[in-house]
Amino acid sequence: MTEQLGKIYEPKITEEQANRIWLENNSFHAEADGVNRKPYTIVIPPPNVTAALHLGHALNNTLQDILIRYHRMKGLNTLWMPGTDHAGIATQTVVEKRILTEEGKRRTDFAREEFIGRVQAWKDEYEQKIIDQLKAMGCSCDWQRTRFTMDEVCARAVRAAFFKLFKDGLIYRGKRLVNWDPATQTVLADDEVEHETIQGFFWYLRYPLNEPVVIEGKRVEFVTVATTRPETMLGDTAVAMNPGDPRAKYLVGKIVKLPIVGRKIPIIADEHVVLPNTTSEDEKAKFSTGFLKVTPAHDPDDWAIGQRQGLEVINVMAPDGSISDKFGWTDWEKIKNPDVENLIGMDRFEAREAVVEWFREEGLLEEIRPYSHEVGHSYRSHVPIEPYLSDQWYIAVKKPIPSLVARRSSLAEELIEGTDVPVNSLAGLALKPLLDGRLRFIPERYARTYQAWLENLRDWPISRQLWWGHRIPIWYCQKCGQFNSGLEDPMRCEKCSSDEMVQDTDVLDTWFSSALWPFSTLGWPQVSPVLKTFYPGDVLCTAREIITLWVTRMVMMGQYCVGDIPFKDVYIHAMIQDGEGRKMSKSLGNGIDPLVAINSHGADAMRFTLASMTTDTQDIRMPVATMTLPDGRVENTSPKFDVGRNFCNKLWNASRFAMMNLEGVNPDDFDKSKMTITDKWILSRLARTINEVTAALDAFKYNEPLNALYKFFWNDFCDWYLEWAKPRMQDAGQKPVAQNVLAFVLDQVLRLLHPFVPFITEGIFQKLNEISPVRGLKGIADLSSAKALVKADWPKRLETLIDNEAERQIAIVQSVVKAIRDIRTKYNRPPKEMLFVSARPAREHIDIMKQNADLIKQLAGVKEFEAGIAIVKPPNAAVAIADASEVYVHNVVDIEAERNRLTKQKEQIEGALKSIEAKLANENFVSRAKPQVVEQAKNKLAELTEQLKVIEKHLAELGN
RNA sequence: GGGCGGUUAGCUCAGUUGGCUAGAGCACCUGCCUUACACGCAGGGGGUCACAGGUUCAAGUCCUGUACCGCCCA
Repeated sequence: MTEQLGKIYEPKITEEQANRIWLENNSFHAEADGVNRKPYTIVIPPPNVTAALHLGHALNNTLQDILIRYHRMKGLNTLWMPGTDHAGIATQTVVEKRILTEEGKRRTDFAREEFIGRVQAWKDEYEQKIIDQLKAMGCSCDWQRTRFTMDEVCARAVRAAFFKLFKDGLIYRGKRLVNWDPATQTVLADDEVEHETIQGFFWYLRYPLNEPVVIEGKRVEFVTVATTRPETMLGDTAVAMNPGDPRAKYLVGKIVKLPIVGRKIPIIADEHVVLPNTTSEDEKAKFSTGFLKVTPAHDPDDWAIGQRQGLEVINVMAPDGSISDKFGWTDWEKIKNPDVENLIGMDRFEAREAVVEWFREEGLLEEIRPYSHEVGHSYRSHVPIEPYLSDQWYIAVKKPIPSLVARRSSLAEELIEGTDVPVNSLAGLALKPLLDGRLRFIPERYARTYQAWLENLRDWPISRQLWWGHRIPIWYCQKCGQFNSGLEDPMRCEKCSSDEMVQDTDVLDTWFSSALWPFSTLGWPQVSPVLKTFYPGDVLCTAREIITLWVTRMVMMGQYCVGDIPFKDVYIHAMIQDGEGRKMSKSLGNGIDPLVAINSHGADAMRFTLASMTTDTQDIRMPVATMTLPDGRVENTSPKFDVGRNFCNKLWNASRFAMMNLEGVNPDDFDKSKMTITDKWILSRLARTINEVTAALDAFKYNEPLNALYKFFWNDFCDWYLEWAKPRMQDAGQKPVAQNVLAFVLDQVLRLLHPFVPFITEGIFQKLNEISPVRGLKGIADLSSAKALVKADWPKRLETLIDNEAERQIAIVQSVVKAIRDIRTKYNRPPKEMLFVSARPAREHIDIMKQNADLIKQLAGVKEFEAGIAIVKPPNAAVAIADASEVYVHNVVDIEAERNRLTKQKEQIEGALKSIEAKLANENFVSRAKPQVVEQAKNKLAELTEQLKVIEKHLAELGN
């Protein structure tokens, strides 16, 4: 006797068991085997080593694992490339914070190498945590190939890609206004800036004119500017007004004496200035005075005006956002005075208050008006971004690439239609595959996000003033000023041969190395069989906020470096929110730790729930509740996971029961001619389910296949087939057929479910292999065996087993059983009481009823069942209409209850009749609707009319 | 400001090209520990499909507008 499955489903044991089997057999490892097996590749969106994984990661990786396991079972050479991302600014920030709170030290208290060592230690800790989490979730990654964006292999790719860009002249240094994060003191790319609505103010400041001006008889002594950032006035180098302003002809060209500073600045004309209009819908016009203070060093719009008008650029701030004379305050020596010296060293917000206070005291503060506006914040430190003038490295994204021009000279100057994007620029390389249909988004709507971003792209600033990251491979020659780069560290300047070279101290933007991920992980620039086999990959699975940050850049660099797109399909999944529709976050305390969910419900349950909630909407709401874990901790989890847990429990127990009955099963004993209608029916349903699940997975659906499987397994297999099979197992003549069908269906269900719930299915499969090692239905369906489910073949189509007649008959049987059960409950007959039932079926159902009387008796608790056209309702019987049949349950009647039941049913039928009659009475419906729709309505009308007649007859018999 | 998504039962969500009396799970009510499963079984109640127009024989589904919630981009 083989030992049966454990009595209770224990996720932990099952998970450990399955993981052991997979890891011992190295089941997830993929090699470039050189045979013609089709490859299938997914690279993991490398989680940041900043923190452990959250539920969003659990969703992301569950969906990827479903795709991977499905394709592996389909026999493709399947690689899921795992790894983590160094996440420069984010990781550096958390480590700095930890060191500050634990040791009271700052980054600058360490030597660079020493500090990096500390971050490295953090990385080691979290990388391990993350990988353990992924393993706990059941992710079938090729762990042997695990990469990190800063490891040697990836670093080589970074170096190669950078040098290629450098040689192509796509990397340049520029002085620009950048998005500056004063807290972390680094520049940020546009898309690393988050816009938040802030309740702020417009301060109206008076700037005295050097000499009063008379405008239409009125003496004007000052102009009033409105600003949301008064502290920047220290760097004002002009006041601008719209040339169309009627006052312009009196004021343009006049000089203003800048308060506090005393700088003499001109009034200039610029189209950019919004004319004041108090009744306008436009917020800017409503708040405008017509005069704009111009601070080229501290505002992007002002920078543009300054460029146009040749204004001086005066920077009044230090990198930490404090007021300082040390970073480009060019006229400091000339203007310094006690008032302005007083402000030096103040933080920008402190300075704001001081400046406003100064204006108030001097009587130059005209007004303060509340104003709500969008302010950019750092996506890491969350402090307001400061537009800041600095030298940075950029990648030219819209510049035609010389090496490509040479290759395809005809395309040299071509722009992508309707854009200013050259076909052979980096942006063009990313945009073209989408327009050509080679790159596809699922759901489709996200393609627009991708397209719009690339069409409006500005050059990519790639330098970051951080210590944690890939150091920029550029060496500055101190002798001649030449910038040198190379695959190896250059020893001498290529221009003057001097050896006095200093490497740039900045590091590259994290997204630079992430952009290379699909091929850096495969060893590029080395062109190995592995790279050739698994690149280009197939699918990228990620969240929508990543489209612009990462997807675009991967396509760009994949095209540029390797010459092909890194994946064909981009699947964008939903964002998980809490029950109130809020983002899950640490600060709200509404997050769910996947390990807690795994602990409380099991990994399979978590995966099942996440997948079953995945439709193509953009949000998933996951109600959060606290729960006491077995070890006593109180943690956040979600009652939603009960859905998955209940399913797993059902799967476990049904399998256990099935296997209790499989002892001694022999495939040679299967005789297809001895199959009952229930066998044919369940195989037909199975065949349809296989088709449905396979088609849905091919279309990147997750909740549809699970739904189909849930219905098939629970509502067909457990509720009906297993129940009908119970007595057959006691019958030596029937047992072999029932056993073989049972083993076959269970096997197929396990295979279909495996991508979704891998642990439990593997556990059951192992046991099934012991009890029933060879499965298959001789003569109608072969089945290849497999040592482990992870590499078992995906179920083949079973078209020949689709049996419409069996399905139709079983549906009729089920409706009779339900009718009897309904009466049993309505009349409070105990479940154990055996009933006597007779039926008068519609003529065409007579044979079905007679042949399947046993099926009805078994599942409705009926002792005797008789069907015939001549049968009449016995006295004291309750009647039910099942399809076109009348079913009589004997000796139960309570006249009052029966009348209520029948009256209610009558009302229901009348309601339905009314709507159909109205339809058919409408001439337009009959003449214009599709014929089969009209036909259907007519049939329904006949059926309902007949049912109504029957009900009325029985009601009449009950008397009034 | 531009773009996108959502609004269907108390809750979380399905609902394919318009076509049966709009479905599921959870929760709720009734009865059952029927030796696979109480994380279960059987039965049941519960919805003006956000609102207002329109197209159509027919609208949860298509079109227009409004409101609210949320996300992305500037």
